[in-house]
Amino acid sequence: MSKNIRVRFAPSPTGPLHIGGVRTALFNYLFAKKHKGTFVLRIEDTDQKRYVEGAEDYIVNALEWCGFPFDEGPGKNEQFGPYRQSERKHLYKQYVEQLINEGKAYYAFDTAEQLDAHRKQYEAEGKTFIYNWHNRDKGHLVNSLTLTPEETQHKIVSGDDYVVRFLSPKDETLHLKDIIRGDIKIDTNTLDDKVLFKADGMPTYHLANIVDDYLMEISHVIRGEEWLPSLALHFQLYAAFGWEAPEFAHLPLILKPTGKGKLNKRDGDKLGFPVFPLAWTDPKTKAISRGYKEDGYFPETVVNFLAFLGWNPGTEQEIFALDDLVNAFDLNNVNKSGARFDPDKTKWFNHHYMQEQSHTDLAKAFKNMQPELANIDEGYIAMVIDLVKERATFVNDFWNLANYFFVAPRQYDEKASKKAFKDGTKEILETLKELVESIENVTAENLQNTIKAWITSNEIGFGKVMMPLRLALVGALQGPDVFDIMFMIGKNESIKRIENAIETM
RNA sequence: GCUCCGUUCGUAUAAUGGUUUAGUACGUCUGCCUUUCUAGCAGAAAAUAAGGGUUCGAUUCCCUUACGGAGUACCA
Repeated sequence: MSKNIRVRFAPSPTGPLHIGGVRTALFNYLFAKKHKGTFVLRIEDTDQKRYVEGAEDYIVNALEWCGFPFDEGPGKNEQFGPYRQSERKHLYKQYVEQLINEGKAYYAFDTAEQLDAHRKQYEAEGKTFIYNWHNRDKGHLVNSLTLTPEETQHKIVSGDDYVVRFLSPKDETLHLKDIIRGDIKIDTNTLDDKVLFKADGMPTYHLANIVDDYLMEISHVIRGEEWLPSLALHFQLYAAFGWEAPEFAHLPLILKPTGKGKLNKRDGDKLGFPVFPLAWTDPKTKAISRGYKEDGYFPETVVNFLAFLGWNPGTEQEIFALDDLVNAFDLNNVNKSGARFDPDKTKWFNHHYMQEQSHTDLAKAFKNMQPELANIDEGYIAMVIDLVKERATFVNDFWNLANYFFVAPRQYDEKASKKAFKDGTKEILETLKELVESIENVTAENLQNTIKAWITSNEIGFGKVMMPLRLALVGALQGPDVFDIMFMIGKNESIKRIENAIETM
């Protein structure tokens, strides 16, 4: 076990990276760092039809924003490069040929339409079409196993489209190993002869994946559960090449918050939360998908909630910074069953990390997003944030929470005014105004002492005074301590707002 | 259909063949903050899918069923 730990995250650049993909990347990163290993990024762009412009940059940027960039990959420490499979095209051919020469793979000339027809026909008869020994030499399939070598040669030379299929054995039981799931037994009779090499000259995922993992000396393959059914093929491929297979760990899927199935892009739109780390504009349709970053989530939040989707530390600690996760992470603590995504819990994490942000950073971010704040001193904004932060989950909550620190209320909340503005309130506000005017050195403490003393000595109910005062100042029954508010907006502004309330009532 | 994987409060999960009246967090509900609150604090309700085994004893091990998920492409 002195082998170097090398893991890879190998997404396809077919669009923005889904949070499920981000979670896979995270677990790979965590595992690598925990074992002082290397986290490799490889771009699996063997399907030219699905290639999307900008997707690779998106992936890189997303990892960067989350705080776990790759150690090795396109344009970075390229010791095992290139890292885009499209740039490794020339490498794969020799390996398929090796397999063919050794009788472990064969040419197949069936067209997609023909195969489709076979599958349909089998289905109609209630049978399952499997492209393996059950069918491959029964005559209705065209491949180098049924053709003579001369016929095969002729077809290839004359330019017929062909694929290369893996020859899966009959009547064997495969013993697969997965770190998370343990031992899995597979009957090879249920396995298809998978396509290894496509007619367009590109390898399929399966071949490219195994060859690249081998060439890049990957020690552990940590990927989503959707790959579990392919594991049998991958094991056989390693064996066919005579290579030692890496260890595998298949991560549980991330499920929709409600209803059935895997979390997808539409769920986010429907239920009002992002499914992507960063916002994304589709280059073709121009449709915009929202991102965690743009929605006001902190990267710490995303990392923390993603880590808990399918993993737990075995203790009751829930708040983990990236470094803490590196220490605590263990593949043995990863769950087997799919994890339902919970947007509420995610918000709770964000609320937590909000409290840890510095007031100056928050003030900057708040000022940037709120045009009304353009001319307001950042120091003042920071003080306001200090007062309201504990009830904020996102930076864009601040305006709702604190707008009255910057602009006087234009109207009073209807329900609140019914509750607060009653007979005699006018007189109370008049007195309050005089009281405030009389205070020389306006501090929250002086205001409180003066006003409370007056309330007690006149035996008025606190509510009768404090509620209308709050309403006059804020426009609603919300916000932090009334005296803090008065101190912040100042004596003159406080008086103005009280006057305003008296007039409007 | 077939193959594989899974199943603890609504959700994420902890725990263990007996110490469990199954722990924690989010959410929900209630109360308290001497009477703002979306925050905080305190408390409450809430789960081992079902049926069979194995065992002195199972939520924990095995089997069956049910349910859920994934795969079943010349996509990854």
